[in-house]
Amino acid sequence: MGNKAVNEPLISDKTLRTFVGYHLKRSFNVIQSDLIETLRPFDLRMLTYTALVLIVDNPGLNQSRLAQVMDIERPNLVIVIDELEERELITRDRVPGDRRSYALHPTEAGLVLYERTLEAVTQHEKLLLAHVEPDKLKDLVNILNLIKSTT
Amino acid sequence: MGNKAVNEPLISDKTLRTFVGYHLKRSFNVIQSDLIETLRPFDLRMLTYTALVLIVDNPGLNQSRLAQVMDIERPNLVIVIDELEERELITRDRVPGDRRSYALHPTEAGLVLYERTLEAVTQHEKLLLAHVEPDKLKDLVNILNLIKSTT
DNA sequence: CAGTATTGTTATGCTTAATAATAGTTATAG
DNA sequence: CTATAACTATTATTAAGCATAACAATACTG
Repeated sequence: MGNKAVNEPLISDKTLRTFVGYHLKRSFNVIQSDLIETLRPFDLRMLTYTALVLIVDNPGLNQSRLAQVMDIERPNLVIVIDELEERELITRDRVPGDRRSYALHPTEAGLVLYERTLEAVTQHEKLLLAHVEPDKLKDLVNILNLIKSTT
Repeated sequence: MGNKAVNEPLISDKTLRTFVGYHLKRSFNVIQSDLIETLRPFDLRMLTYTALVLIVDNPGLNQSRLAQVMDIERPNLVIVIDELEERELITRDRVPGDRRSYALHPTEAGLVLYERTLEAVTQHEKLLLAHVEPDKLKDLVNILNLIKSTT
């Protein structure tokens, strides 16, 4: 419990701090770590959780579309969907009109897990950001949305 | 160039949008993609670039300390330092007082590359964020720093 | 019908990141 | 002083996340 830092020279990140991306990454890491821990008891990773949420919110969508929304390549989504299907949280249903694609639907178990995790994740993020005024978080999201729309 | 979206159902991410972390990740992805492309001509990855910058800004620091600042595990830093050393951008110098650790210093070539990439990275981020008012970027950084200091 | 596009998939590689184990060195407690 | 603990750098291994190429089955289009 000794103060280890006394004889350790302070390291300066002054150059990196001039980059918005640096601050963005550092802050995201904080939230990501918390999220990973929050999802662990449910045996979900960020990707599988994101996929589950999007399938519950958009039942019947196919893998190409989902990959597009999640901003990942189709091949990478396959294993995510495989995992959700094996755990019987979603189903791959053949669609009558097009025999190439699958319509993704949550199962009852998937819906239940969705509700439980949503509760947990919401609660954890709220707690993690409790020390930041709600107005500032709104501002934050607005500015982040500006950055996203990089036109 | 046709409007592909006309017959594609819109996907809703309304649940995910309730999470600050979601917005954070999406925005960071935009900046990260740009950064990766910016660093490509210099044959640098984000990690090697970050390490180079910190070594230039803090000449003589050792690997343990650097890993600590970069928030990565010591073993993972080794290959980064290996690469920088092989490319003769930095040197691992034995320190008289402690034969266990190396003092990391940039070479002349390392300093030159540092200057060039700093110019490029700064320019690219400025361009990428040109459509966001500087005051908003300041606000953004301030709020991000609040999140980081999660006490 | 012929050629092209789309969907899902397999295989593969790269980057980031974590853990366990080890050798060499330094610090400390008895 | 010596045994033990701690620290530095390293090797090996593993896994997540993400990208590309290639392919089979199916659908679309001229």
